Amino acid sequence: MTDSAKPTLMVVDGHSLAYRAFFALPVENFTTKDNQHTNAIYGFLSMLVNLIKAEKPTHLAIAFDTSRHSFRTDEYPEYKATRSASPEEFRGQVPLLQEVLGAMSIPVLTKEGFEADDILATLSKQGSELGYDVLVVSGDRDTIQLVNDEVTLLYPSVQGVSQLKRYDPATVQERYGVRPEQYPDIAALVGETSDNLPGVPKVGEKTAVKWLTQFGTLDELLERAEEIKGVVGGNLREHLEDVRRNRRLNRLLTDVELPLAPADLAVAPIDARAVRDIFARLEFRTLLPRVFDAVGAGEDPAAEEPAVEMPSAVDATVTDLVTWLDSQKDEVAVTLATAGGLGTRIGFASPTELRESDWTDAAADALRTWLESDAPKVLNDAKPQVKALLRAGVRLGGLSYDTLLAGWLMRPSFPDKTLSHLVDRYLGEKMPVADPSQLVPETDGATPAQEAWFTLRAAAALRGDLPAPVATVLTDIELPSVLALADMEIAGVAVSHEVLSTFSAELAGRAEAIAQESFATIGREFNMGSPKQLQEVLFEDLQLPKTRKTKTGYSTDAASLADLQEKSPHPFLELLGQHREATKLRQIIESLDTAIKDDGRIRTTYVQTGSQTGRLSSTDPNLQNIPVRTEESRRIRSAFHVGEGYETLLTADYSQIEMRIMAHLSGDEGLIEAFNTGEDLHRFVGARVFGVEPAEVTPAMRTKVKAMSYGLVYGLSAFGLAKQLRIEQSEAKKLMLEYFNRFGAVRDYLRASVMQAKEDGYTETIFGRRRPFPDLTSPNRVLRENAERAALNAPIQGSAADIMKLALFHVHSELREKELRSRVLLQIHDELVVEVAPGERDVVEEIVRTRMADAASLTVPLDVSVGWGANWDEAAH
DNA sequence: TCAAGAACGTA
DNA sequence: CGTACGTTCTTGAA
Repeated sequence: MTDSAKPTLMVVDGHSLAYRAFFALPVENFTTKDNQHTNAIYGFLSMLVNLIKAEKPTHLAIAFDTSRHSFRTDEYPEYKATRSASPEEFRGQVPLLQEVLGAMSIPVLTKEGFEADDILATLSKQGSELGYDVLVVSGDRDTIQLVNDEVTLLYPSVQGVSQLKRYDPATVQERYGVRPEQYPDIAALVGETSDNLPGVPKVGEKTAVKWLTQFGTLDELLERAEEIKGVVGGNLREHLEDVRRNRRLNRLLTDVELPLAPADLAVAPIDARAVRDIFARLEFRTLLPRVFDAVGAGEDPAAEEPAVEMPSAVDATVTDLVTWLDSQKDEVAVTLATAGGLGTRIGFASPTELRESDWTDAAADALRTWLESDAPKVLNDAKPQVKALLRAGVRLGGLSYDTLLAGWLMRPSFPDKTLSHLVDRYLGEKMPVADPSQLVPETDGATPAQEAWFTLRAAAALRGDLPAPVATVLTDIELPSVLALADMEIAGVAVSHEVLSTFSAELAGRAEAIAQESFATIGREFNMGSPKQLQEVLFEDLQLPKTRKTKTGYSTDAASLADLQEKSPHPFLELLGQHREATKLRQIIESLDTAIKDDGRIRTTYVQTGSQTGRLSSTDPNLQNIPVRTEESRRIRSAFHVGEGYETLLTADYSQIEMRIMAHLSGDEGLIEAFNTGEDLHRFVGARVFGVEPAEVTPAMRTKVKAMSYGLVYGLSAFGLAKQLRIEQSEAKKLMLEYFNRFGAVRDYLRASVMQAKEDGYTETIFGRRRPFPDLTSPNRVLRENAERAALNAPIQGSAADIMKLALFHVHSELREKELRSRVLLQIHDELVVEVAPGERDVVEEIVRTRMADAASLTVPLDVSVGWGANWDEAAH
């Protein structure tokens, strides 16, 4: 064991150990949802954590190879040439591993032209000279030569990376029969297959050791090679040069110039936030506490008491509350605890004081003036609280910050949207949480005032972190949207149970009939809704050709069925399609029907943080995916009707908003002209692409350019375009070429925008909303290309979302300012549905048209089309 | 009871 | 091998 008085320097060959971990752990158990393999990272870190815990190094560094090229390949190009390229799945993990090590404040050393082992050799020499105990951790046998009284080698045993064997001089002597510094002599004689260094034929370890013992040194042996008798003697004499070369190549360099000396490698505190971030990305859970434990940071460094002492909460009378609130000069944080959508208790916090009260009618009355005033208020997840206040007749004013929204804008991909996560991340503290495993919790969660206090402080931290453009998006787009969305959710939309139930019964009968006919066709009964049983029928009973593979078998999705029908038509395929359609519609109808409340209206919840691009999402039920494509499915939309006391529904949507944004962002003259001439977009584009007059654009031509235009926004490939249009790939390629010939600036823009994102690490919308893309520089091709397409789309979809949110709250505010009764009910990404009160038709149409068209000023106009009707279907246009 | 996967609805 | 969502159903493990 090491002398505790001496510092311990541990140097690790990252590459060789990660590579061993890669083969030791089954990759299928270590793959993230984005298909990033993590087995090597996990295995390496697991080993490292054990090592740190067991050896307690005071100084630590991990060395990596830079490439296969080194001074050794310069001298001998065949060096390691027989090694097959390391698998893509492995290489992609190395940069991530280095990122983790960075977060753990562990120095990563690389040196162009040298191998990791040379770095280890250099550091161990420097370290032992400076009086360190040195631990070398490597899976490369060449490092045996480094072992001496001060330097111990930890080498993975055959059992795997978790078992490391300790080599000191005695162990080496025992195992190899020579002193450590003589090991390379043996290796030179025997050769090293894995390095593609051939040795002397017929000479193994035994012979080599015998010779060395006999002659003392390798030089002496080579000098007196003629003394060796027999075939091996001849072999030795024939391979003298090989042996000398091997010995040159397996000598590790101890004088590599490194940016860091042993003293610079002192173990430093880890960046807990960064470690948590990257572990979340890698989907490591169990490793986190082990890492924190090993580096002596406690179970979790965030589990500290608050850095600032929390003021104690004062239960105040409403009168005192009002006095207190009116006396506040700065922003106050507010938390309204709710149950079943109604407020139960309300808490307030300034940096130094907490106040709390039950939320009663009297409290609402007393606090109304302050709550509705412009006095700045910070909330976390304001929308449900705004709704609860509205239900008590209070309209919140002065919403100055929402930590939930700020946290989402910072990292739109992060799934944990709780306040306690923000507190953890931005304050490095743990919030008190009620123990959810106990019916009567032993530990209380935070009270409303305490929550408000954490919210206030998290807001301060977030303000420091939010880049200015992102802060603008929060203030100018997201916060004003909260109140509009709250009103929309409360309003709901009237839906006819009669229309739905009639339709549902009809579909149920039809689905049953189709099922019976299918069973007759196949000759047995089965569950048509089970992809598994369907596969049996299609590929075993019917012996149809196999389709696209999925994780669990072969695909039976609509596209595959269409392919099948084309290749080998079968009446069952047609029936199956119809059955799917009928059951799907029925299912949608049923879920809508059960969502209708007693007052005949359905209320959705808009999730403002529900997307990574800035769009809203809608849940419970989702009213943003109500069928529209087929004639029949539109019967569902006809069930969404104008409510009692209102005159009509108005729908207003942006035409081709994403293509307009594309025109704006790319500055493409052709596309801009298309929108300014007022000609039908796809006809205009078709005319340019096919070189004909707009009037001569056939429907087929229009379909093609339309698919191309929309595909562009998603990063479509020739392959995808061909598949969608069911044309040859060559034709799709030609179409794309022609398209870009005419609209070259579009291609230039898309390329430049991805390049920029690669540089910045994030994309940005016209209004400053950002979305990070760490995978744009991933060596993993699948990951990188997925990120590229998403990055291409994000500014376009995101800018459209920004514009719609602006339009939405502008419309909402103007309707309120003009004291109109008409109200916005739904937002479906590029469409608004408004319920119009009697006599307000014209003024509402004007407001909607103007506010939507003027939401942004681009180089092309924003075209809005409006329709009217007693129900959603009729109001379409 | 829960999670994963397949399928499918929308913009 | 086209972006962004949410919901439903089946299936198999817990």
